[in-house]
Amino acid sequence: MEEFSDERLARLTGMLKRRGVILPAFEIHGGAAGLYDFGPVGGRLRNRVNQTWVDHWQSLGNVVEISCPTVTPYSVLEASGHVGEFSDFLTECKGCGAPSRADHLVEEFHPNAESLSRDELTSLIKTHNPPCPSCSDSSWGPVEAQNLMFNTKIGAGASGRQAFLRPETAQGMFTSFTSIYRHFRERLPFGAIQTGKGYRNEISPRQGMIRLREFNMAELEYFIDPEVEPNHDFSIWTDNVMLISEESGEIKTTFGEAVTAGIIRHPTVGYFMAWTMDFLGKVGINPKHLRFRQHESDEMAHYAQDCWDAEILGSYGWVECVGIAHRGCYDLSAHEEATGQKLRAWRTFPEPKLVEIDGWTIDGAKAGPAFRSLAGRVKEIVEGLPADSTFPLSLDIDGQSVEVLSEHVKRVQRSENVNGEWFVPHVVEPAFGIDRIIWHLLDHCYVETEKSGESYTLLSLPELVSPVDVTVLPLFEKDGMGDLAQKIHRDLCGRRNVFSSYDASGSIGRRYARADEIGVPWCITVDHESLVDGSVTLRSRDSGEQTRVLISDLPF
RNA sequence: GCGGAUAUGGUGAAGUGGUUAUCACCUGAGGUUUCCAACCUCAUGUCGUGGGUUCGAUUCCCGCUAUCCGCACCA
Repeated sequence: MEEFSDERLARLTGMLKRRGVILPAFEIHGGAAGLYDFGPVGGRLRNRVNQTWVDHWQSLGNVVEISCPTVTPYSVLEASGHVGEFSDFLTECKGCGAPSRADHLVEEFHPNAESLSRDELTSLIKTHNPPCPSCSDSSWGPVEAQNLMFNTKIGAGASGRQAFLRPETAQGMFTSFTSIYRHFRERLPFGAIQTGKGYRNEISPRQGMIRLREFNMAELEYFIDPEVEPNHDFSIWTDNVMLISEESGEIKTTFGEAVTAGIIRHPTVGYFMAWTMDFLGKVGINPKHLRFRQHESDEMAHYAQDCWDAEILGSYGWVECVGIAHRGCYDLSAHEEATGQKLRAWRTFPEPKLVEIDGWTIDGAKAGPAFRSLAGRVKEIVEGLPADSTFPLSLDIDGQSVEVLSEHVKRVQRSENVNGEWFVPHVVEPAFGIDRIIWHLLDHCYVETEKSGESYTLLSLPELVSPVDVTVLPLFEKDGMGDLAQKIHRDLCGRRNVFSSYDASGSIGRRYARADEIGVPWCITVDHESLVDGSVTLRSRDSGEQTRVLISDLPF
């Protein structure tokens, strides 16, 4: 098992930089915190992890991939709650000019200062006059929202609309709901996935790839009918996993048992946790360094019903890399409310319901002229009245007294067949921090060992994600061996989803070592014999074993 | 954002108020070599950035930027 240490971390980051896997971005200009490049090796690694993720979730069979803009209008993120949630309220000390977080200043005067609005904070500060932590003065400027989202504008000049770079990919899936719903022939459950960049203007990015200002995310929004009991087969996951639950603490159990016992509160959440574990294993995360931690009730967003983080142990300790949340109907409802658009699914009843309608409505021809602008409100109220109401009836609408006479209303009595109903689907959302996962799979696959007394390092990456599939090496670049090797290399590069590299410099052992260091699973060596019989040596990274195969039989 | 530490080739390190800044590994070229970082010759490439002190600054001082560690923050 890996022994994580600061020294090993330093050697690993050094190697990743030297070999062009991940490196600080814009370094020749002095760099920028929280921004990283995937280099000539890392670019492909990232792409493959992404592709593996897409394939993995698409294999559920009812999931489609979409791609939405990163530039997002203000109103979208206002509706989603990000404008509020991603803000810190700051206020400046008039004495020394130091900014302080308004909610921190009034912490002792309010049990949950963080949740207060700007106005509430302003008045609390006014009432209590907390001293400035830097200069002890008690005179404060206006409370202002400092947003952790990147501001931008759509359009130039005064006509530009305010917008943000998206802090997550999820909102695009919600705003596209009707299109996805139609694509799936209006039948739940289904999901939409999206991979792409997200942006958060973090106050202080730390720990390399762990907290970035621009990062790769991958999210699934899975829409379900809350009244349909999901039927997931947990029998394929028989291994115990480490769960840290809110009530039971640290336990080892299977996903199926945890769902049955109610530790995982929703079967689909449990199913996606298991699905997530499979994905992480596929791309090279060591399952021994994986655990799932349930959010405490007070840590969870108010609308969430259950939320589990997949945490991975690496050189920076346990880091949350995936969040799997049951978000209820929060997101779709929020966009519905903000836009007035219907973001619902239709649920057909098993049998049509006969509904007796017995009540009142207004007679528009009479009530309209009588109540004028209040007619709408009157209608609303009258339609809510019980069948045995009598008229005339006095109503109080916003302080105005209104007399509803019997001529203003009509009795409504009929029976209707109702075949189903519209409802807001619930959402289960697995959200992945791809960069954090890439970091950890590198951390887990980085092996420091010894080879004939010398220290030796390799990346034992799964073939699925290794940035280079195969390196072609002429034993010597002469007598036509170089030409043949080049030909094989070009041929392999031309194959679907195969990437080969050619390396002819240095001794053969050095070239094997170079390939191992970046995790190339296979090397092909062209020697004199190859020129005669068309066979080459195929060497495995992990076993070091060599087999002789015909060029025509290469397994790529 | 606060406090502390740091910044020298691609990587890791050494060093200095003064001529051409040192070493190892890496990288490239040539030679040698019939399968696991071998060897020989040669070569490329560095004092984060801006200011100040000074005859002269990579070295001393200050600002900035970045990195690391605490605190704070955190889907």
